[in-house]
Amino acid sequence: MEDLNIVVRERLEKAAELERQDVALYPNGYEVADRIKYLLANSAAKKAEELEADQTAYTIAGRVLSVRSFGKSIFMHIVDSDAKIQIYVQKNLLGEPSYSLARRIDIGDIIRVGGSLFRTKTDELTLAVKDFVLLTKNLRPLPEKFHGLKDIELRYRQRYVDLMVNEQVRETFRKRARIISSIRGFFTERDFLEVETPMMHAIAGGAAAKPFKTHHNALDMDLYLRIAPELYLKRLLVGGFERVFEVNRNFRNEGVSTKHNPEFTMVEFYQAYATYRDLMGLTEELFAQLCREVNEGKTSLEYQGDVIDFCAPWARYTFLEALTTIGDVPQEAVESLEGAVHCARSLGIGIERFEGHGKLLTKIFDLVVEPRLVQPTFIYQYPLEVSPLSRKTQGAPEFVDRFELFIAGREMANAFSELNDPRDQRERFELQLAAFQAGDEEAHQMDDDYIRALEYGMPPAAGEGIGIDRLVMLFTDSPSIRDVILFPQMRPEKKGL
RNA sequence: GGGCCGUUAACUCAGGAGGUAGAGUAUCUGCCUUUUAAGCAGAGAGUCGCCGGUUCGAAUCCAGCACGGCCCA
Repeated sequence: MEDLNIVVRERLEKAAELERQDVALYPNGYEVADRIKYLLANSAAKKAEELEADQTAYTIAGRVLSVRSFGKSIFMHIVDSDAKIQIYVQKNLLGEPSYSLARRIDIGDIIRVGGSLFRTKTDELTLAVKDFVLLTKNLRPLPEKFHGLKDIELRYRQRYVDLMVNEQVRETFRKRARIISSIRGFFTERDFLEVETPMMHAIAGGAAAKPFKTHHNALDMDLYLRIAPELYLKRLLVGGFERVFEVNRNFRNEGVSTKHNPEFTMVEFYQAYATYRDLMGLTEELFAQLCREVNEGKTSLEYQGDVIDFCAPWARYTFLEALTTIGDVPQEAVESLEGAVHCARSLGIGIERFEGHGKLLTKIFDLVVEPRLVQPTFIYQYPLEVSPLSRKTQGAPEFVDRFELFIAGREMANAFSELNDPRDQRERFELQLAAFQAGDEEAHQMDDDYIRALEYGMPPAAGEGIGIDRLVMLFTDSPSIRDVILFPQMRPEKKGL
């Protein structure tokens, strides 16, 4: 206790003093009938005289954000989940001992107040308090009222404080909730079934990434946190659910950056009897709906200074076209492995022994094309080598029917026509196994049960995954993925609290 | 993994030619019944991230470490 700062010590003393006067510091059971946003909405248009004649009693609760105290009256602003309002506590109106309690209230306390609305001299809608209850005592000072909480480390570590004092942070997470809700609605309306598949996998499949490893004691087996739900969702296509989707977390044991958090949220969906081309159209429709529902109907938005226009149809390039026309990659690089090696070297890209032509081209793509794809752009027909679960392109067996969507220089979605030939799938897994043995740690593992499922027959289908965090970044103009994840991953604090 | 930057009061930040620290907010006391970054008067509050080194003396200079940020791989 001795290392607590003076403000906390004083609050503890004040709390003890209030308890000696029989004031409960953490009572419950006090009903709160009204919410500030509805008070504001219902009375926004009412003039001072109308309010005076009205005198309807309201009861609201919230956290005290500011206090302006006079001898026999006090102004406070309190905030609840959605909005804030000014309250006016007058000694004559409230009476003792409540007024004495109100005088002792600290910024950060949670209170319940009852009273009627009026307008101040400056025309601000204000609640005249006739009933005042302390609901929760605050023992730690809130950040400075004008600058708020700016320290990025503190904002992430103590998100609860960040949310308390930074309204735009609350708005970002409200928007995130609306986006996810809108996505669910979009798929449900189109007859997709929302499902939950395992988060713990015996084989971490469905993507190229390093997994987190854990151990189940009772079963005495190692398990991996999933890197993608793909193989389970496709087992459901085998089972007869023709349209499924899942909104959930994936875990990848890789670097942390402004675009990567070790756990991130994806919506992944599969539609039988569709192709990747159908999903391009569906993706455009999804964004159109998101614009209507969370972007106030506007079909463009500003992201970090770039104006992004979602009007369909979006630009489409094949992977190779994009390399040569957008990335200015020389023709010989797309034509031969030697050319690609030369090109990669000239760009300073490190080359691993197990990497073939297709893999090298994707690394070149990431460097010279991806950052230039600011407007929504579909890139399709990817190299087979980097797509072990996608259907081969008819007439071009080195390529697959797959696209990725790029917006603001970032990969936003990945989709393909699903490979449903179990013989081809087994060969692909064997190729991956060879890559793994050659040193590619991210190569896909053999999944015999998945092959068995395909042998029962999976209908021709297409599937897609969309990164929700990056989507939210876009719609909230957030520069870092940590701004759209409530509790981003951090190293533990060493200092005592 | 590499480079650059940051870490000073609860918060936002100054200071930094080496001589043990400042402001505003917040807090405490007093005055104040329409304020809103309320006001006025006064007060308290910091092992300057940690650990070493140089020095008579380090928040300041140097090395290492921790945490964080940005960029690169």
